[in-house]
Amino acid sequence: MNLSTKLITAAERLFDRHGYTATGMDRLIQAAGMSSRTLYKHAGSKAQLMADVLGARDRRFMARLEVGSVDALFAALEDWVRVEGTRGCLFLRALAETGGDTPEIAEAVAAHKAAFSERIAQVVAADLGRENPRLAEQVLVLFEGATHAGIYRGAEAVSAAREAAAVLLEGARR
Amino acid sequence: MNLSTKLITAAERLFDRHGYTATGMDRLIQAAGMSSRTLYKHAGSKAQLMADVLGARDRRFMARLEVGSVDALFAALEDWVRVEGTRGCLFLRALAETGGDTPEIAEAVAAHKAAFSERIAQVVAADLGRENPRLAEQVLVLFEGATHAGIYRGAEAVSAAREAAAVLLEGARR
DNA sequence: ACAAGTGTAAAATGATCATTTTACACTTCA
DNA sequence: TGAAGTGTAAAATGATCATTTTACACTTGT
Repeated sequence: MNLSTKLITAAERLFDRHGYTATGMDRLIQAAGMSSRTLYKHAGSKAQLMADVLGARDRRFMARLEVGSVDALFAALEDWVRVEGTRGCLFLRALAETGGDTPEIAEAVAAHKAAFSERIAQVVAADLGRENPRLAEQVLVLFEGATHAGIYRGAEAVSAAREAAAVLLEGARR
Repeated sequence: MNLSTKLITAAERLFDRHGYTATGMDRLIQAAGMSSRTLYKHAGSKAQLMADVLGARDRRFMARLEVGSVDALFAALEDWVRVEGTRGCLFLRALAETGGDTPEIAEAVAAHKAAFSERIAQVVAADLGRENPRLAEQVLVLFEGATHAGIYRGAEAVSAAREAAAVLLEGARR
């Protein structure tokens, strides 16, 4: 594993567990096992590092959502939660923590959420055989809801969302 | 308006717009229009101040959810979003920012989410005429989803959730 | 052999952090 | 009158913040 990957991996873990602002560069440096000079050569700044982390997370997350049905979408979320835990959406958390005032971060979040919305719409269309923006919006809300309710309701929230999506899809089919 | 109320109001605004960690005591002191000595006499610490803010928000939010139908629940959310904007759930954000490591904050969040979950279950039971924990979980997920998807999808997300809840409720009725 | 590139360790930068302290003014009530 | 309570303004505390700099070691390709 090269230095950049090691840095991004360590940073993602710390930002996710303790928050962006609360994570100091000292801890990042120590966790990544490199000097501050090297870290800044690779990342440029703390904000840019967070943007890089979000980029990596976007790739990893979106890869899991390469599925052909709405049910598989929620199955993928169940897997994600099982593997990565439930601490909410890192993108929305980063945006909220910075009040939307950090351009690199705001742009990374906007790009991810646009891709995510588009993906949901595609999967809904593939599953249903035709486009249905309203249903897609509902599925997106269920997905986002499962992600956040899961923080305090656990895996139950995800399976409830999965079931609700199935009901709504069935309703749209008839 | 007394000093404590003024402090809580100013603090809620700043924490909500800029995040808990990123908001310094200097800004709080300036916004509340009082000395640091007075602020610490009233709040005790920054973490306790955030806990007080969450307590006030819980009262204000839960008061809006004193309704008798699931549809009114989402109507209340639409009102809330119109008045207070869409920056996600301050409770979950505070919890994530502190990594769950600040007891005062973790307790305030747990108390609120317990009350919130209970309220949803009550409203679902009242609307349906009988208890239905599974449907309540789905409504909770839709509510939480609308709150968070609304950040980037706007009011559309809330009305989609409202519609979805109506469909699920109708399904449970038959 | 030597220049360029990439790395480390550690100190310095100057700002900002949450919190406490010092010194003083105003009201209230006995 | 005078003590207690509540407030302000401003400085001091000591830690921690993100970032830069200085000085040095190791590899690599020519």
